[in-house]
Amino acid sequence: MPEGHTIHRLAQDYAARFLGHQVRTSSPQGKFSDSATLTDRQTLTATEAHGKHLFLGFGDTGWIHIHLGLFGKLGFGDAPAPPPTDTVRLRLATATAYADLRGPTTCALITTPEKQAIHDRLGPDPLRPDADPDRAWQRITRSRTTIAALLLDQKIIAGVGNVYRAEVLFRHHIDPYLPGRDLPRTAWDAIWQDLVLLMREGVRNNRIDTVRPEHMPEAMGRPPRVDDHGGEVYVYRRTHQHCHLCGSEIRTAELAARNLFWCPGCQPTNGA
DNA sequence: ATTCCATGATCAG
DNA sequence: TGATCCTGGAATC
Repeated sequence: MPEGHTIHRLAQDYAARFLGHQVRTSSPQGKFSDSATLTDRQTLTATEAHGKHLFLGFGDTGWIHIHLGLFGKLGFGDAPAPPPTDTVRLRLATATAYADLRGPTTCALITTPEKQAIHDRLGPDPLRPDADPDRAWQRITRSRTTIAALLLDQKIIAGVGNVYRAEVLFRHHIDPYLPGRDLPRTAWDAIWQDLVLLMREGVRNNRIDTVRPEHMPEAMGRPPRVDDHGGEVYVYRRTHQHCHLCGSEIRTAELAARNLFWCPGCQPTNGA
């Protein structure tokens, strides 16, 4: 379930088990076999995340570039690794641990310049210390595109996905259909700051929680929310349920081929 | 047994 | 805007 926090967490998880170790790499499913041969028995020298992109460094051999897409999953475990199933695109294994990757959009061996090109086309990532939120602001404030669409554009800001988008707009009571150029600077600053905190917590907990303690259903005298996506949220996939704050029915609409969720009471909109 | 759907992204037209 | 790729679990028949 990959938004940026997941990818940063995976970079940590890979590092914890494999960094500095010689690893066996293989591609049981086959699509990565040639490259897996090149990294086999090499030492993992670095792991890194930028937005939803994950990089595993193998010294001079290059980097394995992984993008999970919508379906990709990683499974970590202790040795002995079970026989791989036929969908495992990449397995890393040592005498003590293994990691299986399946379903990624991207799994490719790339060079350092190729890796740099990926960084160059991504916007600032709230989870990276080198991030410059002003780069995102410069594009947002010039754009007629809705803020909801801009937040999902990885060239503008890297790592935000459909959950963080919906939730951060709710937390700042912003109309998702507001054109970027109409977003006040103060609102952008608050959104960025909030994303830094929310996504850091996401890495720590390995899930997305956005509901403030005082707004939790229990604190409001309501039964706990039951949902399968794992965290406590205000609007994401809560269509037709009542807003934790104002009681309005949460709405949904399709925007740029993704489901958008918002509260018409807390985020009044002119767009739809 | 089959269809649908998802926290993503690219490419053609 | 629509088709397409990747996988697996839930919903539906």
